[in-house]
Amino acid sequence: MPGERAPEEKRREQILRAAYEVAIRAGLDGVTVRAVAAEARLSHGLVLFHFGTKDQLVAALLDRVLATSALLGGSDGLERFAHAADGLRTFLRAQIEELARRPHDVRLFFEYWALGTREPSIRAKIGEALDGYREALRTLLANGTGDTPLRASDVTPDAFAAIAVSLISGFAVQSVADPEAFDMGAYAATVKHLLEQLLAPPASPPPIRS
Amino acid sequence: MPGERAPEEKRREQILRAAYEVAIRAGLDGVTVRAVAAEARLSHGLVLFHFGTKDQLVAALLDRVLATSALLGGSDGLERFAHAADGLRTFLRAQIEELARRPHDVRLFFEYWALGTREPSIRAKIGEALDGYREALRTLLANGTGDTPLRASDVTPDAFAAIAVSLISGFAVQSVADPEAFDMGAYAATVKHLLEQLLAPPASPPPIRS
DNA sequence: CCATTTATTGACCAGTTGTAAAATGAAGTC
DNA sequence: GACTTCATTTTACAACTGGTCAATAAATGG
Repeated sequence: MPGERAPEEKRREQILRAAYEVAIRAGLDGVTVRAVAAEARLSHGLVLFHFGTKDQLVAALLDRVLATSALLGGSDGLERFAHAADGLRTFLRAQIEELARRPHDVRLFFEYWALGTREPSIRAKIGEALDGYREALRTLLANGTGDTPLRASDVTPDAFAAIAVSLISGFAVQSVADPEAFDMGAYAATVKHLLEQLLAPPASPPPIRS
Repeated sequence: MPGERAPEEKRREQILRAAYEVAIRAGLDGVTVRAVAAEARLSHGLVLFHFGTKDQLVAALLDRVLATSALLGGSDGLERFAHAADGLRTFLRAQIEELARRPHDVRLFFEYWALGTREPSIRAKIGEALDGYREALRTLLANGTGDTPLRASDVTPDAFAAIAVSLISGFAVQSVADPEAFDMGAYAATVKHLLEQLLAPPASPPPIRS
């Protein structure tokens, strides 16, 4: 008793959307072939017909999440900040706000991160995403018109980008775990101050801006 | 056909140790009543006899992990650094090295963190642990003989502690996900530099090094 | 030495899981 | 109109899940 037919790509997309919905609602553990099928109002047999195996489904979902989510795939949204006066700072602030707004995506990311510990193919994708994120930060740092290069010579742009990633992900970790005891505003202010310390045009040798 | 008997506490401890072993080896998903029982060479009935339900078992395991692990429960190991000249810096370095040495514990922590998103009792414990960690950092910062108080007035000790947590957890996240592309040494060096910037006796109001 | 308690086991249950395979029918081809 | 194709559903299954419970035996106390 087959139902309506649909072109390959559309079905896959529909299933992936359903899988994302389930993952957001019930976590990666909740992503079972049957739950996804139910969400998409399809038979679970069809899900496996299109994705072969459950693992391939969750792998495909990760691809989608990394590409879609403004958090890490963010190569799209980056240009907006590239030409802003102090691009890096506003970018970080925007990211932090975005993260605070989408705690479910954050959790999903960390669930995949943990999964990556045991499944190399997943880890590769996560590592790639983090790497891309750092690279984006680096170019943002390099192109920024308002941000002068790093003061100290022993601070490489790479390491600086890694620190920025830590500041962002650490914010996510703490704010999600502990919304009451964690003061987001103070955190953001301190991050800003910290960046100024690291980036601001050398204030010590006074900038003779005659 | 009962087997050997053992005192209540000993059995619980034995089971928890087995549970930890399983969690490290197979992740939180792998922690099933039967897997734990097998690891402890007991019947699965006994595990439930002592812990009532699986959820209570994993909750008890979390308590054990938080109390045992040098990572977060660390109130024990903190005194060692309290009186060191630049306590905070050496403490952070020690933590980073410890984290790099025990990636499995890191993963376990994040798995619990993600679980906490859906189970409030778990989240409470995680949040408490993070809070305690920040507090420890704060007192370390306050008591440190070598570390002067924060320079900028708008940087509260709380926010500073939160930043420190981010630097540590962010290191864990990136180094585990991406061991090749991530340069641990440069990261550590930059953290050190960053702390100096934030903590060092005011060097910017220029020491007029004419 | 008998009675009670209780830690321990193993069998069992109902439910869920991933996956395979058969049954079904709609759309196209000759 | 018969024939093939194939997306779709249904059914089937073996493995595993958390949990219950009666049976068992070791310890305990009288």
